[in-house]
Amino acid sequence: MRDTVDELLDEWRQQRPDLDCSPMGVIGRISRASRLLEQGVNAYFAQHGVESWEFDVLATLRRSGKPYQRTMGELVAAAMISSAAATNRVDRLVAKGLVDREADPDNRRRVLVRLTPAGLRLVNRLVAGHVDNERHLLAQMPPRQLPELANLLRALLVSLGDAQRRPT
Amino acid sequence: MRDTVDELLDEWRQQRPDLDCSPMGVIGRISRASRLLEQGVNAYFAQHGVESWEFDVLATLRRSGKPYQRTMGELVAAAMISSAAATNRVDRLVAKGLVDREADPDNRRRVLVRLTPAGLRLVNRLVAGHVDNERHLLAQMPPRQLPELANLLRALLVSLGDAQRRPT
DNA sequence: GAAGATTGAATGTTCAATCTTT
DNA sequence: AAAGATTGAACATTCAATCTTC
Repeated sequence: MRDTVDELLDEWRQQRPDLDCSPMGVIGRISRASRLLEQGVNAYFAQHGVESWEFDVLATLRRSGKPYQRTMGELVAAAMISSAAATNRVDRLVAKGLVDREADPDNRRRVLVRLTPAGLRLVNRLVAGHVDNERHLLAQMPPRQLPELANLLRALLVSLGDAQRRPT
Repeated sequence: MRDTVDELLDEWRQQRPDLDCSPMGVIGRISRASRLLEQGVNAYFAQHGVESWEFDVLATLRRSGKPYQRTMGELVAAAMISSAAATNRVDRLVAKGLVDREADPDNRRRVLVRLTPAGLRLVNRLVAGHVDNERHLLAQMPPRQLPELANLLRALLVSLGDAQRRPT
């Protein structure tokens, strides 16, 4: 079966036979898949009256374990957003009473963000449903292919410099 | 080698061993790869004083072949943006003299957008470099794995409903 | 009345400048 | 002087409402 990107590649082949556009077969598909999946993910959160960026911040804190806190800089890196955007997001979560903000006692330039009990309850209530929703989004793929896809994407991420330091 | 998403999955395994978060191994990686690749793509256009959304519109028109024109609705579908955003983008390209706008004579509700000579020249000047840049972005991957990745992504897109009608 | 594009309001992001702490 | 977070301005996107054409 052909997808939208096959069509796009055909058009380029016809218009510019001199170009090898095969990189678009990977990059274009990743971009498109990302947007489609994002819509599917958003749908779940919308049903529960939450913005997906809100869950994103809460989940980042939640999975760090007790005391459910991270520095601003860690939130920036995890979400791949600007520090300005992170400040804005945390502002609004503080206003909703879902997180706390506090200067890091060890280095007062840093700001620590921590889940409040309400924030912890909310994220605990939503995670399982979120992962299930993601499972549904992928459910039409042959199950064998999912780990293969994950492995290739890991190789791509590493090749792009998204490596993870091993805990020494 | 491990990536950032491996780390994330470990954290969830530790915090919520009851959950099977494997879907994040696919969806999280696609989202992250998309953002990283986007940065790499933007870098090329920034060097040439162009916004990547500008190239995106121009290239969509270019690859449609003579007379290099599409309806507004086609541009919306190709870029996966709202019609409001499309109007805004076309407005600015018209102001720059890179595209023309005209009511479709067959159905005056539709609006046709067409490359101007200047727009055609610009996109012709940029395409090859853009594809080369994409090739560089993927160059650290074992060449064998790129078509495999593209095939799995096609399967995913199709499973998400991004199928392409075959020309009957 | 529905389809297709545009408008204005509301929202969220980045960029550059600023402030505090080291 | 550099690191880290915040602020305000500029800009881009979506949503809902509107206008025109079918």
